[in-house]
Amino acid sequence: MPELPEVETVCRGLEPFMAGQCLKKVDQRRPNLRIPFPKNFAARLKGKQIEVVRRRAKYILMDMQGGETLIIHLGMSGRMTIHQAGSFSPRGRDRPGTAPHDHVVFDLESGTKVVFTDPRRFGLMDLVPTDDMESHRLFVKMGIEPLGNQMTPDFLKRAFKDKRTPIKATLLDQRIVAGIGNIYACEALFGAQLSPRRSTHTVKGERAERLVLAIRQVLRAAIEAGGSTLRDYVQSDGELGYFQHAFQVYSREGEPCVRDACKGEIKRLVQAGRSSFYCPKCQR
DNA sequence: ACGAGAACCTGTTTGC
DNA sequence: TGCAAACAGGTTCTCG
Repeated sequence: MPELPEVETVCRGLEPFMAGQCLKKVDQRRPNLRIPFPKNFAARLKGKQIEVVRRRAKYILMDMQGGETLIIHLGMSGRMTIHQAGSFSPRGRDRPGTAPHDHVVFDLESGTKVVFTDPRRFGLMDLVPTDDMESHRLFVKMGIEPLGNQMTPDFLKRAFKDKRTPIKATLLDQRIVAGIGNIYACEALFGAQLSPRRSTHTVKGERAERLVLAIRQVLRAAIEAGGSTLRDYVQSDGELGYFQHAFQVYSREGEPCVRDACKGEIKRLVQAGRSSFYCPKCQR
């Protein structure tokens, strides 16, 4: 279930445990996730120091000593868990990383283990030269960071100009703005008071301004919620990046609109195969 | 060239 | 209670 805010909080949770650490051992427990692991994946990581933990869109990136970057995507159901030496961990307590769907175990010099778990296996890992990152097929067509400087009403106006598809589908198009998923697309459109059905090219001027503000606000609030709900971004069971966040429309079909003056009822519709939740009364 | 829909996979929730 | 269908926060491919 990770979108940009969840991936960001996973990165922030991983950073203190992993940055600066050497990988004593990497245990790759199956040949593939959504795609095959790269050749000699575990061997190429073994003994290397993790220099930087960072994020691009919904990808976790770890720059390794020696000039390679580890790319991790969590897909729909991917999770990372921290298992500190000697502390109780509910999942696979005898041997962390042996529970069902634990696919990769990163064994750190400190004795801490970081486990990647992904039942649906829509996640992926790859290892590429850091210098070639931007030309990697995963990143070459990727859009801008929604929390970055390029995210402006003018950028959206240009990107949206000839698009006749619903704005909801456009927000999910990672080639324009990268990192927004189904939940935060719904939430941002609610914040901007725009209908998910609105034709993309009509989002300009004041509407584009509202959308930029709403996207930034919604993502920032979610990241902050992760930081404040979780101590150091880590739950007591070692799980990273997941926190219950109060959504305004997502998953609230049939409930009243949270805007005091509105009194509308939240509806659900399916667009491009995904559920959209919105208030038909105040989102136009 | 573009967009809708299916496909990838497993687990959980919903509805009869 | 039981079982099947629907659904899940992502990405990518195919087809029209």
